[in-house]
Amino acid sequence: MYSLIDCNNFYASCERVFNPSLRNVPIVVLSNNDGCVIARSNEAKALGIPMGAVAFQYQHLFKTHGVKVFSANFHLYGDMSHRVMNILSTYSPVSEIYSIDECFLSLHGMKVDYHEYGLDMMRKVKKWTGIPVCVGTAPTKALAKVANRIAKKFPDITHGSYAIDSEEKRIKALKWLSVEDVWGVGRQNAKKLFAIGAKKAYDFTLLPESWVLKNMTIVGLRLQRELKGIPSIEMEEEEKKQSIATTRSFSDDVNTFAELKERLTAYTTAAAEKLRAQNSLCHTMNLFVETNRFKETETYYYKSIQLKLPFATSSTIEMVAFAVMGLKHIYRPHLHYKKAGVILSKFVDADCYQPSLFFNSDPRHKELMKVIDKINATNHNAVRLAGMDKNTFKMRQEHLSPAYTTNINDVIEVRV
DNA sequence: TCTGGGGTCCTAGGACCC
DNA sequence: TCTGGGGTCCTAGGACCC
Repeated sequence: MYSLIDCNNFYASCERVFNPSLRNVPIVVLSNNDGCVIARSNEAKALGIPMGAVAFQYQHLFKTHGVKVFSANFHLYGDMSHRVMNILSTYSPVSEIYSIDECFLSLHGMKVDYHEYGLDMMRKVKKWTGIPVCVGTAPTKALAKVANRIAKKFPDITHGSYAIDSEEKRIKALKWLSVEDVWGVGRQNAKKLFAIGAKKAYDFTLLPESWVLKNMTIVGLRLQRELKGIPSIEMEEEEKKQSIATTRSFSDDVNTFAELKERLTAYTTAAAEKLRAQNSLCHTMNLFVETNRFKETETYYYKSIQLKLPFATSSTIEMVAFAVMGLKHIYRPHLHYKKAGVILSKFVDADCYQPSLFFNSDPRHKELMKVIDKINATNHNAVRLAGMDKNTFKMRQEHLSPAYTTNINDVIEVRV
């Protein structure tokens, strides 16, 4: 059996933990630059605020209903996530952190009352962190997702923990769940399924495997088997990322090469830090710049470039130099840029890496980066390249809550 | 005035090999 | 007029997730 533990309205709940006056009032959390709604409390959902709502279009509703609005505070959410995951990991030797607010546990070989075990997790997480969670338990990961949804949807009956542990419950659950709400069925697949009359998850499980394979690839077939109760999606253990991205929209348009260069320097710096944190080197960098795709009066421009580096590196100095080279290829003057980003891929382990015969990363940078990371760990961006401003991401954050749990020292200026 | 960010996996088709 | 067969590897783009 597998359990899926999912935090309720996670970002909104994080804000609430440290501010009790927010109990029972509608809360929304906004994306970077305060652009759109990315999390809602139950009260906000009840007001009809949809996921992804464009914030400025809902200002009036926010005001009239006293909705408390927050800028995304990812330091806080990341730290709260750690705390929740640490507690959950004590409930099974095999766990998989699926997202910032979700965790799968394998209960393989454990003789427990599934409903009770879930309730115990809920109580402990709530008591120790303040975050409310729901637990779904079933013979496969996809069915555990379904069970979790039922636990969330019917709190009066399930008390937040539900197990699909019999064939009757499995069929009843799948006859209840709409096919587009199945984990792994997105818009495109839903369209195909509707077209042949499969409306419920149960209908999907009855389709011939040949049809599923042909129309939804092997991914769809695995999913179908999972819903039938045949485990086909394994627990993932790999902790290292295969790609690392730092991309941002600008709060104001960026018009010059110099400004774009500064932004890409900041994003590359941030991405390189993440790369070193998992002890990897990267072989490939992708860059892109983009104008405002919503502005109908101006022509839309998007250009990306892939840089295959002559050697694997995690040196901010080298990577920024490559990024600036790349930018020269994709930059077009006289445009109003709205967004840019850096995506790293093709990683190798920094400790067991075969150097190139001719070209290699400057070996001195390794120690230098180590020292810089150490200083910056407590004094964010205290040491940085001269091409980068102090203010890393320059985002609009008009409703930011305090760093309740991760209060870093103030930035100090260090001359190097 | 204002529209997010960061991931994973799979596949078709091209380039290449003998 | 006629032009094999069987592979591997890589990549861009699509679909999906939260």
